[in-house]
Amino acid sequence: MKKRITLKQIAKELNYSISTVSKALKNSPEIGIDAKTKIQAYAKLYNYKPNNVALSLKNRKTKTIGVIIPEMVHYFFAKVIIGIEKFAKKKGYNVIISLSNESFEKEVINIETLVDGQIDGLIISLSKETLLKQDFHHIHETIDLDIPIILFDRISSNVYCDKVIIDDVEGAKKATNHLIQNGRKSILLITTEDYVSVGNLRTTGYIQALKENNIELDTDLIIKVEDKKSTEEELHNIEERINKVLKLKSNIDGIFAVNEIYAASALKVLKKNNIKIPEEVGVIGFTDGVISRFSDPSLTTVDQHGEKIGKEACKLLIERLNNTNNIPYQTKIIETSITSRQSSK
Amino acid sequence: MKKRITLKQIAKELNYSISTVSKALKNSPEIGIDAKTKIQAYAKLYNYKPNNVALSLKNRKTKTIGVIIPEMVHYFFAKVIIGIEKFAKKKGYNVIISLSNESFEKEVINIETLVDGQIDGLIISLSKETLLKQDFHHIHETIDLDIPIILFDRISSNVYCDKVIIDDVEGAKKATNHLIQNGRKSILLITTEDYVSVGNLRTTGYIQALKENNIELDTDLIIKVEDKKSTEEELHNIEERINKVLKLKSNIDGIFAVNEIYAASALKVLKKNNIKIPEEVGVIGFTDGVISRFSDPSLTTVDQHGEKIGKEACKLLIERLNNTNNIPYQTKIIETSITSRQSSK
DNA sequence: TTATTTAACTACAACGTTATAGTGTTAATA
DNA sequence: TATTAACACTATAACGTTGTAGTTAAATAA
Repeated sequence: MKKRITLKQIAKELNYSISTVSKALKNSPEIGIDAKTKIQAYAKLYNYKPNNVALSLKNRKTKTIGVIIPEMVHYFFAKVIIGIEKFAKKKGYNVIISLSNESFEKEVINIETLVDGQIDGLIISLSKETLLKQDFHHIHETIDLDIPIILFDRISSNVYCDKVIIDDVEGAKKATNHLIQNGRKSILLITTEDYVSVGNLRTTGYIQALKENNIELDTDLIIKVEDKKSTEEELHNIEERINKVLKLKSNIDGIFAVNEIYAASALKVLKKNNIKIPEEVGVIGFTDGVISRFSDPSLTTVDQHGEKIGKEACKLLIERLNNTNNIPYQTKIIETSITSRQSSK
Repeated sequence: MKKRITLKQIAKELNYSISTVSKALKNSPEIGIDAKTKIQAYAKLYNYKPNNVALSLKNRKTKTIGVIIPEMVHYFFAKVIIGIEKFAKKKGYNVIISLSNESFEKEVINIETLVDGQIDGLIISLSKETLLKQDFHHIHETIDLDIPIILFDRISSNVYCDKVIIDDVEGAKKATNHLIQNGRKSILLITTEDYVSVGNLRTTGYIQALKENNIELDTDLIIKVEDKKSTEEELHNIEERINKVLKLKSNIDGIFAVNEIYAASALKVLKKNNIKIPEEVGVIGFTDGVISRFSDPSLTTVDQHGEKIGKEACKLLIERLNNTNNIPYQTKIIETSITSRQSSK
């Protein structure tokens, strides 16, 4: 109905020039007190708000941050977004979210669309496909266009930019140590294939923890899952594999899973086999999410502090946006912590 | 490094006017074949892309849709966003997401920021606080500004706009009937206080189903939870209340919970009391989420088809944006369906 | 040959801002 | 009294587009 009022309209109505109106509203000392009060009152009355698109064009910045994540239904990513959103709002930025859906192609398209004049900078967690392909031209091209990118969680050492990660090796070590300190010695690891960087690193942490505790590594105790979409079928597959190893190695007394889903699957299999948790087998997962909280027994997890990650990523980005002179790239490492629940005593 | 090239630069470089370049790139018949090929080649070489901010200013539309949801870590909202995002992308729209965090004030601020020239239309699920206050001035003001709003899930009949909802009464009826058809007669309802519209409607559905099946309503079998943040403490509280009723009414053979969390709590209490699920008590939840899928036993749920809701909301919005003449407001009702899992046989 | 059409361009305004430079008028200074 | 400074404003350009209305020069028609 009533479209938003512009400087032009105010100017015309009050018989001032557009410049005067603009300056009056900015409380410029150039403008007389009469004009100021009159203009400000009128603007308030008609609820004048500057048009941000015009401002974006003028200032060549949109005050908008783009975020591209592989998936939405992950508690972790949701948490990260909360962190980003909160910090961005506080700093006067808006957040545009895109989903790559784990596809390289969608990631490329999303970046292109966002970069087309809509955003000042990007925060991205790379898709699995991108990681697999090791093709980062779209990232580099964007950075070349002077649009800063912050990578988080799913990163690559082949990309030069700011990054926010957790110390996956350390986190996995903490998790494994947690089990070892409970007296477990035969710990099953459920992880992903090595091309998924986080899976890989967590495997490393597991191995290191064993070594530091003088426990011999038994490769039969490592299940590497092809990290596809978690369809019912896939889940069933994983459970089958866990079941097999459990039958084969009856002395297993601990399970460390590199994500919630694998941990939940482990719980299921254990219960089906009437193995008491945590008395007979202690279980710990990575990622603190809803599943962990509501599973039965509830899951001890390595908390990644997603909100903190989001906040730090956003902070790095905004710092870079405000700094015209090139500061060197940073990699922030967010500490993990163990959230102890029923599945480990 | 190399900022994006503009029409102006191309014009200068090739010694044409800006208009000629613009038209050449639009393949206008006004421009000669020589100029066209030269300009187009040059544009391609330097990867010319029109500046969307300039276009937004010119066309007075941003091709961006704003979405405001109360929370991010809800599987349902995540699903809705996926639906919105998919459809929006297909139609050339971008999506900006804001979180109200269930706060009226944040909702108001979010709308204001988004409306300040960034978006063409809004898709909103109202915050609990807004519903409680019944204050919708911010919604109405936005609509008055000619910025269409689509409400979904958390709506109010006091707002006149397009809406997308599920039939909560019908869904709750389906759920209750599902239990009744399994031979259950004494069904515990775990719902919210009445001011939460969906809780209220689902309660109604429960009552209707009982009536239609000639089962007498026992108000002792209805637990109404104050719907606050689900802190560990709150959860414990809910479990306590369920436990009490369970002890009081030993003949309970079914439980219908109006959301996943309540359903998960119910499972926990049942298991603690060594009550067999689904043999002794069948359980069904509302909202198909991760918890339901990974709980033990997995939960039968009423699926709200969040993605569909998102898609329909987005569709309604884009239709309205493309239709200058005022079409009457619609309310789309998305069918629910029961996803049968282990918790009910 | 002169008038008219056509082709192939260019100029300009506008979208809504803001910063810089410019213009009068009045008051203060030399 | 002439010069300058202070005040209170206005004009203009620019951000990057696009559509409309010119403007040339050559080609065609009368």
